[in-house]
Amino acid sequence: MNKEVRVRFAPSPTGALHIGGVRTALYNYLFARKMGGKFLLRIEDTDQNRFVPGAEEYIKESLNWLGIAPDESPWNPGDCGPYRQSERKPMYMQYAMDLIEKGHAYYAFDTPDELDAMRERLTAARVVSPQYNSITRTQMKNSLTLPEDEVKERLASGEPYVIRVKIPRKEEVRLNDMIRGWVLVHSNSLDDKVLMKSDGMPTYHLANIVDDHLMKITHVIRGEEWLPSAPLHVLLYKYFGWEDTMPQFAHLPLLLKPDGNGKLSKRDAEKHGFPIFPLDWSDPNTGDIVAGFREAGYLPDAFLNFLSFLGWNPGDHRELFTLEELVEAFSVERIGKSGTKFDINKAKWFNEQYLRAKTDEELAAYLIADVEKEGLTVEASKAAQIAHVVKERATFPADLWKEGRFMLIAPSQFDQDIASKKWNTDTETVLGTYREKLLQFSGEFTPENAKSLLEAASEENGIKLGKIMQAIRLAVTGVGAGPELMPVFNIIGKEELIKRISFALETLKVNS
RNA sequence: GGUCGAUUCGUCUAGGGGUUAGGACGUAUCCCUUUCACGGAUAAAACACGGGUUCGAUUCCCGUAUCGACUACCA
Repeated sequence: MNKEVRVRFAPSPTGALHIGGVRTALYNYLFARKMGGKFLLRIEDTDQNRFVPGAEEYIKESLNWLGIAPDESPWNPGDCGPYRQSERKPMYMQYAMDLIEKGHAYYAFDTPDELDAMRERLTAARVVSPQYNSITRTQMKNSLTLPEDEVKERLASGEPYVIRVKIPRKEEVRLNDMIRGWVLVHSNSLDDKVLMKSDGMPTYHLANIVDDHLMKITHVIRGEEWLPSAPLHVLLYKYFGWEDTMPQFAHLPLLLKPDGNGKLSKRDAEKHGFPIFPLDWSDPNTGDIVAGFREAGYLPDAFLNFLSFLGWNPGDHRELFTLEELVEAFSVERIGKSGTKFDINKAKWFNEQYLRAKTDEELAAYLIADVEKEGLTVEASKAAQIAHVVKERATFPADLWKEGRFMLIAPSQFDQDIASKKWNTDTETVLGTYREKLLQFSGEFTPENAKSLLEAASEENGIKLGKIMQAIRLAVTGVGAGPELMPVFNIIGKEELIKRISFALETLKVNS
């Protein structure tokens, strides 16, 4: 039995794709690639009320950004289309009817009010979990309790109805989860879930079984929130007679809040000031705006690497993986069982690693873009030099310009704190001499030359360079800390250096 | 409440009947550096609790606690 592995990611287009969803997609992708199989995307849009325009595109763009685009999807369909459940609508009813004919499902005519009343009644009677099940259905309006003629009449008259699965009263349902092992559930804790809604759409439960079967899905890798309904799904496979091809299940641990309890949510992003969505997203219905990792400056490879380690590890001490290496190293056996708290520091660390691995030229491209956004220009070779000098201090591409802007823009003011502590007559003297030497210097202005001239200037005045170094930095850059100074002098050039020294000498006054 | 699941440093985790319980992020200290950062080194830091089983349990079993998911004509 070496069937081709086929897995699917099945989000519903109800808003921005949550980072947990992205991880689910990633694990599906990794598994598919590892097994030489296919990764499909199916849009689960059976709830028309929750449809959000743009959400599908958001999903597509997110996966593209990360380089984990599906092999089959609404945009590049394979043989199992359509890939949107709304477009598969005509397919589902026959399967629901099949279940009715086999006695595993039935029509129900209860109105929402009647369902509420039932729940209230049960709650009042102190029934622990009020549900539509093998006991309560005997008191409701459905094809199990109503005379056959009346059922036909109601159906014929166009009265709204749903189709519910008929869960047996006593049956042990077992499923072998790839991550959790055997999970046993008794059917008496399950309820008669709606399979077909009154609007003619299937619910998730029906649609996902039918579609997974029709799309020849071999492994269902999804979030742990689905674990409680997995037994129902197993039952449905059995009722359809599809047990032989039932996919294997793997329920992924949840992504948790950084500070303790609960599932990671949009609120956490706001509270802690970091993104939990892949891309920026502005909800057309609510006007909510959420920040994305992409726009925050996370590199796709770094983000992917970070994400892959949220609940999985390769079993050795390696941490940096390309997508290809992740595919090679991945296995569901090494996915953990327990929920994972989200630590943005780790994400930043990954980003730094990937940023530093880039060449100066690659980094220069980011820098140039940011420079031009401010209406300035910089030649490529200089941008590369700047990038080289600041790359070690950057977490995000935007930091390159933040850390390096002083090299293109001369300081107009100086850090007062440093000035009052470090600026003194010794500095003024040495800087004066240094300026003279620079003026007279006609060779190639290298970092080495910049340094030897400065050393000569301090020696001539009998002043220790070390004591005034920070003041010199202040004079040229405006601040007290930054990258190594001599390469900076070299980058800004001799003329600019002289100008800056002059300006500092005029502006900064010795504190008396 | 019920069902199901989970529980190793602050966080992500390795490990597994006998270990100095390993690594990474973060934190602290030192070194490097004429600053900051990077880098290097070092340190503090964990098996939720209680019973079994066993010569021996963090590891296996059972409870308890805690946390979480689910409990819709949402997915």
